[in-house]
Amino acid sequence: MGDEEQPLWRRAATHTLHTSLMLKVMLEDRLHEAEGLLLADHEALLNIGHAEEPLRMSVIAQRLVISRGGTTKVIDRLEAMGYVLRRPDADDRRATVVELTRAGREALKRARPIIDAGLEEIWSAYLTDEESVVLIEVMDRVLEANQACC
Amino acid sequence: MGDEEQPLWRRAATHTLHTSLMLKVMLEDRLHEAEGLLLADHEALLNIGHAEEPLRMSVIAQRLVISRGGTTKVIDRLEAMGYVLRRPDADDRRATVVELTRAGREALKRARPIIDAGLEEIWSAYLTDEESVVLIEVMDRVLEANQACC
DNA sequence: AGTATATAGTCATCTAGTAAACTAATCTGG
DNA sequence: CCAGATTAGTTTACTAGATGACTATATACT
Repeated sequence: MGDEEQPLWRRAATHTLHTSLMLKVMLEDRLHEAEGLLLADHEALLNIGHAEEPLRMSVIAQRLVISRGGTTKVIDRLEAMGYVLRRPDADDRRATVVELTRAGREALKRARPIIDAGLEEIWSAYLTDEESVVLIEVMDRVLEANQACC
Repeated sequence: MGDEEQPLWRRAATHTLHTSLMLKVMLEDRLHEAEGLLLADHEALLNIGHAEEPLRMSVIAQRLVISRGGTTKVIDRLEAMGYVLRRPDADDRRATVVELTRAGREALKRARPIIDAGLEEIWSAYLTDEESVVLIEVMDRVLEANQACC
């Protein structure tokens, strides 16, 4: 269907986009059914859990690539579930920092195998290690290039 | 950050997902600002334009990976803009088929360079041809495998 | 033929996330 | 040191899309 006329990079980009969106839907379904979490919620938990110090709202917004208002809602949700805790930042009284509760850490532990199983089922059977390496390199490069510019 | 402990395919999957979502946001912004179209609208136009015959609503839903209700809204939008036309399917009176109008074809032509410029700027500078080939292959394989199953 | 079941599309309702206005705190330059 | 400009987060109003109920048509079974 005219696929042949397109430059390689264009097909690579559109195919990647399309497949990723499908992956997202499938993963989110599993996670939501099992733990009542959205992918954004999980991503937030992961980021907060990963960090050495409690994270600011604005940092979470950047990491999840969502708006500040959206971040407020994500953290509201997680706080209502008892998974995170908001505290005023001591250094900057405008800022709020967020940290995991014990329940949050446990939720994260429960979510891990669900995400893993989903990713494995959807991806790993269809990927060689060499291809994985290429994907990781490409995605990192593209991400970094575009984060720098905006 | 524990990134090293993860299997390759897991990192490949998460990086791809994350980068793709960012790409989507950036592309959609450009397209919406320039043409007042959402990425879903454009995808619908593309699919309809691509096909030899007018497409059914249900087929469009499948292609865009959105719900039937969502498809109704997409086509409502495009019809209001004068870009598509709904007609009852002669063969199956439950079904509706959608075709492009002249204005729709023109909108598609105008959108093309915007999408291209976006994709090129975001991607092409950071991708070798070899990498593009890998991406296309992998994405096709993953997509096909998961479309078959559900 | 005639009932049961499945399918196509729409509509009404709901939810996640955006965008812009708002509040409060911090930084900057005179 | 204080007036203006920035920045952090929240709130409100809105939008895209999902979900499920509903209508109309088509198919399958007996």
